[in-house]
Amino acid sequence: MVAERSRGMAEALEVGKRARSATRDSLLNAAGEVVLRFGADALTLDAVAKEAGVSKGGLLYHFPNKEALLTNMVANLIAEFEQLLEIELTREGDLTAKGSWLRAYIRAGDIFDRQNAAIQSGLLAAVAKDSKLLQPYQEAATRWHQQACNCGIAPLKAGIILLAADGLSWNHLLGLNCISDDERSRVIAELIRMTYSDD
Amino acid sequence: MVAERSRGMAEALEVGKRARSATRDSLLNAAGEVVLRFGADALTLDAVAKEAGVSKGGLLYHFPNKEALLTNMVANLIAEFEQLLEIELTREGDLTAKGSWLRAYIRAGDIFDRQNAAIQSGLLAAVAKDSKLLQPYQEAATRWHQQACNCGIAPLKAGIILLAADGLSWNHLLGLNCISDDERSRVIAELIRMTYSDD
DNA sequence: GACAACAAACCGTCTGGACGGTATAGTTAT
DNA sequence: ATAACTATACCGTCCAGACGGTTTGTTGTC
Repeated sequence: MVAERSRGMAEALEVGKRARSATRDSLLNAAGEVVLRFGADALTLDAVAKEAGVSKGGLLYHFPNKEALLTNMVANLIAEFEQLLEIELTREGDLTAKGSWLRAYIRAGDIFDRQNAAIQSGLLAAVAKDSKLLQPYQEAATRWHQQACNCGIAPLKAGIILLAADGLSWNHLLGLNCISDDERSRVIAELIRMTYSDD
Repeated sequence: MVAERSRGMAEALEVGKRARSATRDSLLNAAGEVVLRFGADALTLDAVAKEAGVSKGGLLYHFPNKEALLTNMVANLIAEFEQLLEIELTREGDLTAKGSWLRAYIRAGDIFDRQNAAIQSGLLAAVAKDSKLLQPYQEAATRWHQQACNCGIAPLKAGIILLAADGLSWNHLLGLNCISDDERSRVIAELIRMTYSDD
């Protein structure tokens, strides 16, 4: 049956369960790179294929349509950030210590901003195309918010620290560079300090 | 002088200085509404014209091309916010009082979030199309940042309060509703409180 | 105050191009 | 033999922008 041939594809459509592949990763990265350099509007299938050095057919082999590409950009973004977060959490050591989760989040966000701009810009692409594509990110953000409120700091204060950290990221992502690198470092240091203080 | 007659036109052509017109305003509003309801990707000239109940030709009479429409959406957004800011500043009364500018900014942002979603979504449209369109907003944001740092509060602290307030707005604009209305109110109250405290 | 001349404020249609997606035939590596 | 592609051609749709009207004031002139 012809239908049987597409079966593998159907399973592969489940977000986040895709088989890892170097080409696949490079396509996701290329898509982010296109958005970063030329704007979300320039994210066409042709542009992504060209940027990745792959034919359009090759791109469509991995992502059957544009929506699948965007969905996976967002999923990839969340996965990459949570991986960074995981690293910073282990670096914290004692996760029961007051504010340790928030400190890890702040540092992970900082690193993410500086090193994964292309991946991050998947958010821009998703917002531009259809806000429904943001849903997985909304859910992730809600999880993070709950974690922040449950890490030993007064929830209200934790919420504000989280908002400020996110504000930094949005500032960076949107290129609203009204904050210098220098000030950025000081803000991050201060946010971390706030996770320790008691007021 | 003939030069004097064309002077008015030259000034009117400057962005944000356009002659007010009911149709023109309704077009800007319709554009924001389209973005808000159907996403930035759905912002086509046809869609805006239809939403505003005007023909495409009529739309193009006021905005000669799509870029002009987007540019003016951003300019309008900044103007509307600064008007709100102005109101809140007069409400503060003593502008030399420590933190008064920031308090006005926080309140203006809150009102803007709740009442001008369509106007605000011009930012989304601009980001989606071409980040260069954000430049006027970047400049405005830089001005606001400087103002925040010069309102009597320690600059670092002021920066963080500003970031948190902006974080709230982005959260709202992107529909990352991980913060309830209730918590939102409490966050704003706390941010305002922070503009008074001394630590 | 009548009338021509003109400009502002639109309307409706058309076209050229871009884009998403499909199709097909061939290639390489395992 | 199959998965993982390349290369190319093609189709239907959508959209920005151009263009040529049309209507409604406004202005100067006799």
